[in-house]
Amino acid sequence: MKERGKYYAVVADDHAIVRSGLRAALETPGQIDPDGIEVTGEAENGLEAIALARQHKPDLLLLDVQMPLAGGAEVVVEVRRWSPDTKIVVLTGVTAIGMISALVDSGVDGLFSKGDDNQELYMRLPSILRGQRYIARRFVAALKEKPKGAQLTGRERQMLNMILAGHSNKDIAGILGISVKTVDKHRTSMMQKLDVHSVPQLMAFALREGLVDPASEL
Amino acid sequence: MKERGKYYAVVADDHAIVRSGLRAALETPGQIDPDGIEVTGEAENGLEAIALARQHKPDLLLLDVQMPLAGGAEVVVEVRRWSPDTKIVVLTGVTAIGMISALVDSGVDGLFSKGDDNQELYMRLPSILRGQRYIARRFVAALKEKPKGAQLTGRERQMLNMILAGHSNKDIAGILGISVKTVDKHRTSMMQKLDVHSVPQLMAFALREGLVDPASEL
DNA sequence: CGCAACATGGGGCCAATCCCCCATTCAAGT
DNA sequence: ACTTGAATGGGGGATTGGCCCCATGTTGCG
Repeated sequence: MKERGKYYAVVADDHAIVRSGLRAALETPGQIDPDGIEVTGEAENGLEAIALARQHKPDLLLLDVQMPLAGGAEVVVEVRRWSPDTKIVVLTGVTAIGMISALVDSGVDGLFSKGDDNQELYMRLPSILRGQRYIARRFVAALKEKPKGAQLTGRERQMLNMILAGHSNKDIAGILGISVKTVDKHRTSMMQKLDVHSVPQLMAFALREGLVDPASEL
Repeated sequence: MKERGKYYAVVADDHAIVRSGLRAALETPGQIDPDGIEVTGEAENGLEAIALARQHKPDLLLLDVQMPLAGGAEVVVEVRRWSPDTKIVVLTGVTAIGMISALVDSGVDGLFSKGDDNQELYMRLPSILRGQRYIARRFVAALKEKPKGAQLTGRERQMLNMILAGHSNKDIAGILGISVKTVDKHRTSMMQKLDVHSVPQLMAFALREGLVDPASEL
């Protein structure tokens, strides 16, 4: 715990414009912190974000969830592992309930929508740095009205990703070294959980709900 | 044609952080223009962008392609219709060849990647305002090495969108009021053009290549 | 320990897909 | 006037998918 003094931050986003915009807001004295928050590093993909957080151990990590090489809740978990005192604040462009839910569960300290006015972010950051947690109102509402825990098992999620990559049941069976029937079983039970009834519907659903990472290597 | 004097611009992006970042860069004197470029409006979706361009008739429109309500090349064409003297500069997060190709064909004055350093944008803007055209090097290279004209007919593109929305052949036939066999024919010939051999592969390909608009309500 | 959940397989059935063949109409070029 | 291409529609067959039945192991948890 730190008592008083300059804060240090790392910003991670795949778009340079966003990084410089955030840097400007953070570093401007009086905007968020009376002394300004010093940005000690910028990451343009998930792996860089994890590496920088590990090296710099910043007070704050401003993180986009849609990034190349690594994205989503996994980055949050990784950063936590290596730098437990870093407050992780996620900015997301996707508002899909699946992704939001995963992020909240992963234990982010702050969660904001890129579409909303960033004043909300700037206003809440000081209290987040002091240990408070804040999830944007729109997300809290969305999670409440739809607590639909369509949770998939590990194998099922794996199937989903491979199906979205364009692999057939037979392909998947070959790649994973298991029977086609087993693949079929996983796919079938997954589709029942999600209440869809064909592979195209499954793909459309997964895309819409953000159950998988579209930035991943599909 | 204007000779000398202050430039006026409109910025359009669905993320507030990006808008404020661009506004700051444009308005800072000396950064791009000696007197700075005045931002007279901000749009957070495609329709707003078209409306603002029509009202303000700015010298410059900085435009994101992935926006709610309207996106992609359509916005460029619309803006051209209503404000032919506005220089349209597109910033894109997607680097998919299909989208890039459509944008170049639509006649943008500038095309830049959000992932690249924005210095490239700032350096080129003055000459674009003077009437030069500039497409980011990475896109020129991508278009050259892959002039693959996988062009679909109107009906085929329509099939593609409905398939991606999760509709089966039978569904589509019902919606469009045509025979299932005709739907099958369109889908088959489309898949041959694209060299894919199943609906999941088709979807994966379309997503990867940006042949369809992922921002549309699918 | 029991027991639920997960992962692994198999048989079988019907519907949907993938892909070949074919024909007709209609509009746009050259 | 001839050809090309898009759009419409059909027959038929091989393959795959969607979903039901069933069984076997292996975990994790109270």
